[in-house]
Amino acid sequence: MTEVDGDDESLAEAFWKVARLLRHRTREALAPWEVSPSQARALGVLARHGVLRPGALAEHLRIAARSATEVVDDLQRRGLVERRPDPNDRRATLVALTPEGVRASDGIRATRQAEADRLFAELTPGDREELARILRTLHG
Amino acid sequence: MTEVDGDDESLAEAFWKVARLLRHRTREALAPWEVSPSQARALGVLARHGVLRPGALAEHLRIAARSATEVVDDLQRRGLVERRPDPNDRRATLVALTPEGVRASDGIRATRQAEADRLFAELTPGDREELARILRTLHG
DNA sequence: CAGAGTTACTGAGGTCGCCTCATCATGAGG
DNA sequence: CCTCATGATGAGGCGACCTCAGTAACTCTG
Repeated sequence: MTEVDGDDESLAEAFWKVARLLRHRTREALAPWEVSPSQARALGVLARHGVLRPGALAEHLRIAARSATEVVDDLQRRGLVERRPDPNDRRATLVALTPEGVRASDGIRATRQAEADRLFAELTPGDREELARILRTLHG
Repeated sequence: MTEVDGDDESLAEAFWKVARLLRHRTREALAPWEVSPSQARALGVLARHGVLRPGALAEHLRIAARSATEVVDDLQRRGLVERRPDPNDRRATLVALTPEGVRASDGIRATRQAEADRLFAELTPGDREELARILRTLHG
């Protein structure tokens, strides 16, 4: 059953095409901040959850704790994040956004949103509604 | 403590959730073949386009030519691909799927398709229709 | 038909983001 | 106390990608 690719595109193919489109546009729009995707994700987590230990950050990002240390190192070097001792546990460190980190994270979030809006603006309001409903069905 | 990311549900977020779900399921289902994602992509390109030079493979994969050499090395080591001299150009090499490579590539394709079908089977036929139409609109 | 320039692949070596394992300081419980 | 668990991090590794050089072979031009 070697189906020649082309005209009858599967749902999955259509889905991935849109995903790629959105991903690329977003990545381009994020360029001005000069943060890597993984750094951007970390900033997002910190913005949503406030001050965190590296270990907790790692859980949110679903990476190993050791790798979170690295991400924090990078963000700290860029001045977007600061480390401070945990007053309740002297083994631990707390990671917090700096004011500049907050600015970056806000900007990134807004850009990402704008880019998505721009893409989905091609749909009619009704279709957006439909799409949202269907996607919600899919991820329970 | 496991994370409860029940954030506000923009279209983009819902979209990415579904994408992640599908990606993870597919990755798991692909485990039996023990090929990395990049190898799987290369197998797919070779299956679709037949015999290719490393350079052409690189273009399809949108990676540097040098990196295609590496992917081909790996696939060759696993016996999924073979190199043969290009009869028309002695600088060049042709990369072709071995019979086992064809089997792997067919299997991967089928698995991927099945996994997508399984996910989208949660929708009613009408919703699948709608989703397909909307996605097509988006990637024009 | 002899260069000269171009092209195809690949060796060498680098980066990035992630990993595991070992180490060290601290904390908590018997 | 002493032991065990836990938090962060040093050391080192891996995969997938990159660039830069180098070699062989093709092509064009005079």
